[in-house]
Amino acid sequence: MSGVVDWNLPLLPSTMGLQQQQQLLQPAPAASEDKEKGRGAAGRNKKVIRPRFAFQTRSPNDILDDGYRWRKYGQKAVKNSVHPRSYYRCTHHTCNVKKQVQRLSKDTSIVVTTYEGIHNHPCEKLMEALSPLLKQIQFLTGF
DNA sequence: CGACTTTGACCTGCGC
DNA sequence: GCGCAGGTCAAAGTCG
Repeated sequence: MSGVVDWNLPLLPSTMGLQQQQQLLQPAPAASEDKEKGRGAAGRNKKVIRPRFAFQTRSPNDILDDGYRWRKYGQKAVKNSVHPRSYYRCTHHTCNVKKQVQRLSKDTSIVVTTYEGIHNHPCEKLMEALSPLLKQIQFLTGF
């Protein structure tokens, strides 16, 4: 693998510079019913309304490093696609954001990333990148 | 040693 | 009521 990421890393999903290669989708009709499938229906029958938004990203690698840390918790082969779908979860304890990554069967260079939920914590990488700047700003403004 | 990935099993919802 | 498809969990293994 040539580890060349051909997309200029947008650090935040909300601030993602959606270029021509990326399209914002709305697969779910934003209805109130958020079906907690799997064991969720048995154990946590909470109707948590989570906003969902999907990105279509053209990238050679499945894992999109959006600045957050994701932990893979499952992978399943779906019927519509010959490629398996991967399930990720935010590693933050207080953040139960999920995302699923699936590669299009038509264009294997297109990766559909579906986010579910909103991060309630700052992005680690972003903070890491901004900390020197913040220090500088504090120094300047503290004058 | 800790964090993460992998993989199979298990559970639920839905259609027939 | 049964079977299929999708989603999640948990143990084991791997890597830094």
